[in-house]
Amino acid sequence: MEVKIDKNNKLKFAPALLKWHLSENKRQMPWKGEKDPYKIWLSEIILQQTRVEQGLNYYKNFINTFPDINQLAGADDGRVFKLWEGLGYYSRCKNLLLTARYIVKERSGKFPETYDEMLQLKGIGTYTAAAISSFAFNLPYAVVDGNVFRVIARVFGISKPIDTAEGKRFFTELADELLDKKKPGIYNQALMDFGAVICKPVSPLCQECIFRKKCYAYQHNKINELPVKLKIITVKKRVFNYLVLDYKNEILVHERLGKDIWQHLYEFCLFETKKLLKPEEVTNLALEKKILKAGKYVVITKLTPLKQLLSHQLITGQFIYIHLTTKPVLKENYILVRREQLKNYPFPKLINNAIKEIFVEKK
DNA sequence: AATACGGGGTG
DNA sequence: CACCCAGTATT
Repeated sequence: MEVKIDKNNKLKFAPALLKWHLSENKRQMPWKGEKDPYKIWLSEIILQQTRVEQGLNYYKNFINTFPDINQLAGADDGRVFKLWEGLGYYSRCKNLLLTARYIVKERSGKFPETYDEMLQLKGIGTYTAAAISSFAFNLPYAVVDGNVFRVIARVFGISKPIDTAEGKRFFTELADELLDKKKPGIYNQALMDFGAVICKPVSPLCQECIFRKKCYAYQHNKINELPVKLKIITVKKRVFNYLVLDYKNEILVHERLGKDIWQHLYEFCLFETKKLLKPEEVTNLALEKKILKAGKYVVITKLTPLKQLLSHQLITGQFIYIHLTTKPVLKENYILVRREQLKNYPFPKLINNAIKEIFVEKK
C-alpha cells in the first residue's frame, strides 16, 4: 500500500532543496558547473556505480591525458584501458571509446545536444542522458540514481521496490514532477549531493535534515526500511588456476576476450576448475594440453591462493610461477611481455596482486 | 524481467 | 559481513 503524497509537499520540495544547496554542505567537484559536454560525459561514465572519491583521480587523469574528445578517440585501446585499470565495470571503458570514436567520425566531434540523441549512444542510459542534458544544456530531465531513489523513497514514503521496471517508472515520474524545470542542472546536483551528504544509505544525518518534520521515513521510523529492494544477488564461486610462465624474464600473457568478466584486461595462462587443484594437478593439466613440456620447466613459487570478490562472483586465484627452459609456442592471442613491461598492460586487481607478490616481494 | 558486470567504503 | 555506490547492456 502506498502513502498518499500531499501535493503541497511536492511543491515545496525543490525550493527547500535548492535553499539547502545554496547555503551549505554542497560538495566541491571538478565537473560541477562544467559546461563542456565531453567533460560532463566522461565524469558521468566514470561515476556510474562508483563513489565520487573513488572516481575523482581517474577523472583527473583522463582529462589530463585526453583534454578533448578527439584525443580520446585517437588513443590506442590499451592506453585507455590502462588508465581505466582498477576502476571496474570495464564495458564502460569499451563503450567510452566506441562513443568517442562515433562522435568524432560521424558527428565531427560535436556532442549531441538532446536527451534522445544521447540515449542512443553506447554506455549512456536514462540516468547519464538526464545528467548530461541537464548539466550541459539545462534541459528539464530529472536524474534518477541511487541517491534519488533513496531520498524520494524516504521523504515521500514510497515503498515500491526500486529494482523493478514498474518501480523505476514510478520513481522517474515522481522525480520529473519534483524537478525544478527552470534550474534542472543545479537541482539535479543538489538532490544527489543531498543524498550523498545527508540522506546517506546507513546512518543518515536526520538531525540536520531540512525535511525532518515531513519525512515519512523519519516520522514513521522506517529509515532502514526505505528504499525497498527486492532482488538478492547470488555470488557464484569460481576457481582460476594460473600458470605464470616465464621464459628468460618474458612472461606469457593474453587479453581476455569473449563474454566473461574482465574483458580487454590481460591475464596469465588460465585453467578454470570447479575446485581448487593442487599445483601438481594444474601442471599435469598443462602437460596434457601441451602448454608445458615434460622436463622443460621448473616450478619456482606457488602463491597462497588469493581471493577477489566481484559483485556476482567470488574468485579464488591460484598462481604457480614457472620458469621455462625452452621458448614457448605462442597460441591464440598469447604474447610474451618482459617483466618490466608488465606495468604497461591493464590487469584485473587479482592479477596485479599476484604480480606484486611474485615479482616484488621476492626481492 | 532477470542477470551480469569491479572494486572499494562503511557500519 | 552486508549493503551500496552520481547504472547500462544483454539475455
